Amino acid sequence: MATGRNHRPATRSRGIPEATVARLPLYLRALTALSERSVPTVSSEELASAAGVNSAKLRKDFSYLGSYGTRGVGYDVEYLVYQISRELGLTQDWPVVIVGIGNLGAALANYGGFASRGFRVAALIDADPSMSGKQVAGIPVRHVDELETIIHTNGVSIGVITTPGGAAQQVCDRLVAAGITSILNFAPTVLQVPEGVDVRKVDLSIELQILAFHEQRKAAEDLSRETAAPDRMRVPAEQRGEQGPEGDVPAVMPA
Amino acid sequence: MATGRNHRPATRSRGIPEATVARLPLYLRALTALSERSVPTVSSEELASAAGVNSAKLRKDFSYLGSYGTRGVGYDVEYLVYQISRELGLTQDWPVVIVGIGNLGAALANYGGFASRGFRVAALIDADPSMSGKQVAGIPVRHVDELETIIHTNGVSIGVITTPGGAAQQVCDRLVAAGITSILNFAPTVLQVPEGVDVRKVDLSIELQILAFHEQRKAAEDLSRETAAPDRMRVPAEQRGEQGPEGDVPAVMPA
DNA sequence: GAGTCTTTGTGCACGCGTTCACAAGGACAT
DNA sequence: ATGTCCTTGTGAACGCGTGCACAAAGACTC
Ligand SMILES: NC(=O)c1ccc[n+]([C@@H]2O[C@H](COP(=O)([O-])OP(=O)(O)OC[C@H]3O[C@@H](n4cnc5c(N)ncnc54)[C@H](O)[C@@H]3O)[C@@H](O)[C@H]2O)c1
Ligand SMILES: NC(=O)c1ccc[n+]([C@@H]2O[C@H](COP(=O)([O-])OP(=O)(O)OC[C@H]3O[C@@H](n4cnc5c(N)ncnc54)[C@H](O)[C@@H]3O)[C@@H](O)[C@H]2O)c1
Repeated sequence: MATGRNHRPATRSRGIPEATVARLPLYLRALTALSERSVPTVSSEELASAAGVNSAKLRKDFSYLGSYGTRGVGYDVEYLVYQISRELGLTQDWPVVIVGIGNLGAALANYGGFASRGFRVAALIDADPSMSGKQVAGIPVRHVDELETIIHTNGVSIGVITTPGGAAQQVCDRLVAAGITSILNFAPTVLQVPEGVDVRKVDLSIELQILAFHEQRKAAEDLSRETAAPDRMRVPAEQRGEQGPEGDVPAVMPA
Repeated sequence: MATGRNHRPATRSRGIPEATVARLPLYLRALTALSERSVPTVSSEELASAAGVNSAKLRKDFSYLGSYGTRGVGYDVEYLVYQISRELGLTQDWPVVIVGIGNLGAALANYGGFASRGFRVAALIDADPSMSGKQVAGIPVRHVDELETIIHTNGVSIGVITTPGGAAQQVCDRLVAAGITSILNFAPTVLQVPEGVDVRKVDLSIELQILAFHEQRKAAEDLSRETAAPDRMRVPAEQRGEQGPEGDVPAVMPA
């Protein structure tokens, strides 16, 4: 659990802010597209538009990498592709293991976008003995017993978990024990990991629930704005409209 | 470019902060698990631990919903499940369409966790004529020509895009024109949508690149700390303040 | 070489989110 | 009732991220 004890200057790393790191892949994708069209240079305004961000934000992001632009002209596309790739560590090869080759795991294994950026599926791993040896996306499925061997042999440091939620923590522990230090988790489970291990999660269910929240709010707004919607019907949400326009804010007690 | 002029308060909702909304599903999941074990009440400390967050943060999050706790005791599990569900809009049914029934789309269609929270797959849609009529996860695949009809008939307001990147914007435009106001995008494309439409994206490639960045940094640190690494073993890298895990960046586009 | 023009790089201010720390509030025992 | 103990709810401080606005800097023209 990530309770206290994290009393560190935090961003002691004069490195790149986390928010910036999360956007670099976005810029890289846009730049790659430009590169394929042989566009030599691009302005912050153009690139920002393509990446869907504010141009000032983009310039500030790039400023963390160094001064790679030319005032009055813009950024050299090829050069920037290289710099961002290098910064993200994409100039090297990252072997990856996928654990749990069911619906989702198989889809990921079949995903072409994997290899395109230096990520290579080193192995597919599943606990089901009947899967062993079968090929998925041209890669043989190995039994989970071999997990440690596979990781050591291939020097894998990134693991993807696509097992059912119940098995995720157990698989995670095993991955970490074997030396994995970065995990991408698709299971609906909050993984507990030791310090030094990064976990990122992708959770379809959470995303949908967030969308539902906003959807509900939009519906409530429309409803309160115009008592009767003249336009086409949009799921009149028959629920009793008990919930007013805005949740009541609890009274604040004076100190 | 719609620069300037767009001086809208953006977070017009003085309701629940976006960061809080993103955590509510996490709490809900933990609470549901407790509920299934018939645990009557839970303290902020316990629940926070289960959800992997700071307890003060959790209490503040709940305070936005109202005062649902009892001092000295904690929160009533069932009651809280209901309140959060209601707040997220999960007490109603949300029909969803999935567009692009390839590897990923099929995996999503097969995903059981969909129905568990009020989300119902109303239709699977694909452009490939040879897919039409075929069943995926017991649901017939419909041709994209029927998209508008399907959406209107079923009152769908949430769409999931799992087409190739090149088709994503086009599909998005069509969904929006048909009345969809929330989109979950799996394609590696920055979608342009009109105001009032929420887009959230799930991007495997970006997640991996972020992990690679941190992985590279960890490797560089280890290397500089000890000039020579004896084995392939990584040392317990007591990492400095580099907070890694929850680099969550909400992806709601204000448009 | 001087002037003009374009676009970068960044200082600065502001708002959101996180966390600490503690008083207020309620349950329970006596 | 009164006191004790526990946990909530939140005031306040702080740090991070964002976006405006502009000076600095290079390219290009004449
Ligand atoms: N399918 C989706 O679209 C989707 C979407 C969001 C989240 N998820 C989550 O992703 C996970 C996988 O979903 P799925 O639909 O592919 O499930 P699935 O049941 O099709 O596949 C799970 C696979 O994991 C294997 N497995 C089980 N325990 C294992 C273990 N201990 N070690 C190794 N392998 C093990 C199983 O043999 C099976 O092949 C689930 O946690 C699910 O909640 C799936
Ligand atoms: N498979 C993965 O694990 C994975 C992971 C991350 C991202 N993605 C992204 O998700 C998307 C889908 O991936 P996939 O592996 O399932 O691809 P896929 O090629 O297997 O499936 C794409 C499907 O979309 C359909 N399609 C194409 N154009 C369409 C249109 N205009 N309207 C409706 N349907 C259309 C195709 O007929 C096909 O069935 C891609 O953008 C991919 O980059 C996939």
